[in-house]
Amino acid sequence: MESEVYFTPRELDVMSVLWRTESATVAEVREALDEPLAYTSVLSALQTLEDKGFVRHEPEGRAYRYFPTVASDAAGSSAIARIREAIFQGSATRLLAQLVSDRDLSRDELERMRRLLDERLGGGTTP
Amino acid sequence: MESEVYFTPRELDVMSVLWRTESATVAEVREALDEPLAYTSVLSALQTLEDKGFVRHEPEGRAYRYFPTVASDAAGSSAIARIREAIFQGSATRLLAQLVSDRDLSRDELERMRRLLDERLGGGTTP
DNA sequence: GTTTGTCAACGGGAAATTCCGTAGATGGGG
DNA sequence: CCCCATCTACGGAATTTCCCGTTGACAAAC
Repeated sequence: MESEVYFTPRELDVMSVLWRTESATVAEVREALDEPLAYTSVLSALQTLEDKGFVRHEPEGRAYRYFPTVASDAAGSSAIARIREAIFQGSATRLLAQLVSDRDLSRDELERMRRLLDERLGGGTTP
Repeated sequence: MESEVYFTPRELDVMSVLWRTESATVAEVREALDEPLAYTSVLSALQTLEDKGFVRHEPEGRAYRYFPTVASDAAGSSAIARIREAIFQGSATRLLAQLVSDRDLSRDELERMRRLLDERLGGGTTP
């Protein structure tokens, strides 16, 4: 039922900007990208994304403003499922172990994560 | 200092088989793949992976046996970092929320996950 | 009115990816 | 000995991805 959500590396960079900013013009996306790309390169990426249905645009003055049409959570869900399956052999625990092995996670963040699991375990309806 | 670990979709399929089986011949990889590919297609993928240094091989009878040279955890680490950054704006909690929203997670698995976080919070040395 | 700057559209070239056909080597069965 | 099955090596075609130059439209500045 889930339509596939797959992005090439460059497309993901662009989508990342759109999710962060809610919407952006070509110039704004270009500025936000780490790598310096020509204006037309960014435009091409956006047009490709629009072809694939992941983005739409509205006129704004002389320029176009681009909006994501897929939520980042939908993309995240696909990506996580793929990684869990292909790399961690379906084990969510192994995936979490890797996520949590990051040295830079703050204690606050870790506690938020535990709270999340507590809630999930509390309200769950798994027999 | 982490060397980049990036796989194309097809390459990831092949690596996934190798991680699961520890090692495999071309024919074995081919059998394990979901999609039916020609023998030579699988061979090509393996040779590309070998060029990139993600795989090595040893002769076995008349065939070659292929071994992964990168651990799945290393690939997982790269992939998770990428997703966390690009899709969840760096939030490990948001990533976990998405991971945990999967309906099919058993209570056992969820408890293992919470235990993992407990341990991480217990021994932590984050100021 | 001319110049300047910004924009989308278009097209194309280079590289990567995906897939496979063919060739050549090798070993086993008849 | 000869044929067949299996395997790797090689090369190439088709597609996708990535990047940008060029063009023409348009408006603001001069």
